Amino acid sequence: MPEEPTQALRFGKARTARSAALLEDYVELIADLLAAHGEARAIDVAKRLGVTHPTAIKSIARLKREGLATARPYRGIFLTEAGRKLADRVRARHRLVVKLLLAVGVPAEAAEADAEGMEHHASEATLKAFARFLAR
Amino acid sequence: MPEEPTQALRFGKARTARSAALLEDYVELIADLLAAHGEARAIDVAKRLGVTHPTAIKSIARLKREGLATARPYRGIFLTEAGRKLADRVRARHRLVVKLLLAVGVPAEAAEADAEGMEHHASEATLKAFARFLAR
DNA sequence: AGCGCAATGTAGCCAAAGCTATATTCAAGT
DNA sequence: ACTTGAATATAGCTTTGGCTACATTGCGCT
Repeated sequence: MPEEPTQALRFGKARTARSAALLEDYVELIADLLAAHGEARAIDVAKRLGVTHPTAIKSIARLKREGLATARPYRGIFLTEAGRKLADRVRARHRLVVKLLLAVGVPAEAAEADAEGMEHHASEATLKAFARFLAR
Repeated sequence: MPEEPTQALRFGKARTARSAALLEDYVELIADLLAAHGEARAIDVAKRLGVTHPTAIKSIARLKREGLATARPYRGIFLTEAGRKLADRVRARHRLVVKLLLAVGVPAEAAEADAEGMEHHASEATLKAFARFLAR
């Protein structure tokens, strides 16, 4: 069992990652919708995430507050420069995690599903290791 | 981009896992403390998790509500049978995830830290694949 | 042009998980 | 036996992320 401060730090990191996860999911999804349909509407975001639209709207309000997105009433949702950068990083990370899971023999369905949760906890060091492993 | 209902299911699963993660962390930690010191006190749990003690007490109340732990005022915290079972599963899963990360070349520190978050999202299928990969 | 329905937005509720501040209880040491 | 400091518990506030129910807007069709 690790000593106490180290362990507390780890749990703290995991908590931070969990709270960032939601924003990351939204930003990634909005980027996908923008790429695929040229627009991202709140209701589509809600459907994709499996939540009701008021929930989605509230989370999108948080994105706006944090400078990741912009939206005007009855217009779609757009990403700021920061939002786009985040979306790119998140997408790359997602793909890498899925590939790693597949490479160690996880079935495709499980890999996709589990990556959705795991990706938010993969640190830089871990991602680098994944890339090295895959290149091997 | 996957079609909408599948994706919603995945996100739903990730959400469920996130909310279960906290309980799992508490139960695992309480089991560790019981094993190491013969008792688990709220303040130690709080210290290990890096939260204040009222926060820990509230979460422990949730454990009690869900039938995973018991505690009487000014006595320590104990796990129910269900709590012990959960702790065992969680611990086994944690070790497996760490081992897998190490096996693909993740540095020890990062492996421990990232596993803390990732483990909660590893499905049965994924864990089986990890075990197979390690046995190879 | 206007009507009606779908899309969008708002209000207000709940539970969870964090915090600080305050009260209570226990136990150790004189 | 008392006192006092550390554990423990409680109160009450905040934010987040869900929800349902309701109001508004705008667009497609007749």
